[in-house]
Amino acid sequence: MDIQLKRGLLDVCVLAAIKNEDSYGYKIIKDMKPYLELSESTLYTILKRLETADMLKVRSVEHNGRLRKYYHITSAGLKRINDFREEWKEMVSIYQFVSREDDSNE
Amino acid sequence: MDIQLKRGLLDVCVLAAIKNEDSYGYKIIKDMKPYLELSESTLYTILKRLETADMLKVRSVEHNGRLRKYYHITSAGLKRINDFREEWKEMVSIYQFVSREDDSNE
DNA sequence: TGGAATACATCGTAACACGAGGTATTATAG
DNA sequence: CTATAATACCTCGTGTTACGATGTATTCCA
Repeated sequence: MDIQLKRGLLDVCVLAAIKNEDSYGYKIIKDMKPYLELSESTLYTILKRLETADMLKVRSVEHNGRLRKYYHITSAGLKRINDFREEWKEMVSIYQFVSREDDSNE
Repeated sequence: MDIQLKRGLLDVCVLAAIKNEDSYGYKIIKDMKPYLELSESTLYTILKRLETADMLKVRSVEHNGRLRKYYHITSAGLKRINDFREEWKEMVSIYQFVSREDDSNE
């Protein structure tokens, strides 16, 4: 997918990946893969950004002797998802504008 | 609309604005306004980028004693629009992923 | 014994949208 | 008559961002 198009989807997709169940970096990448591929460096940048924006909270859990960071969505994160769903309506109208056929003879 | 989301749409929208009829900067902005607002500085950056990518051609026409630049879409530009329509399908599936309800009890 | 897979993180770079500013003409409102 | 909006083009600097490259460390399997 075009990188510019991805930009607008990544944050919301990451939030969606933890919406129903707390998750951690590596698992988020795997869960998102069928929909949107992203590198680890990108994901950790996004997770930090979303944490700063209070859209998720982090909790470190010991797993096999190492710390694993679980991410939990906040109300601001859920709001972000809902805002995206509103913006989706605008995107549909843009899609129709882009897809419209020649109307010079109408 | 979220700026990151706009990024993926701007180029294609500008191409769509000249698809059926050659147009010029000021008119493109007005035509796009109901769908996507953009500033002049953004548009001229985009037009230059699309020209470099051979997605449009420029033609200067004298109008009221001044030159007005008309932009004409090329086959590469039309291909870009079609590529977007393919990507739209991926976006719909991402939208569904983001919008899915809790499925932990299914 | 070596290389995937798991799991985290940082840094530098290039692409990009946009505000601020610039130039110049024509039309309109006070 | 004059100021201001509208038309029409353009450049520069800045902040945001995705990503490749790179690093660290463990577990598991061939």
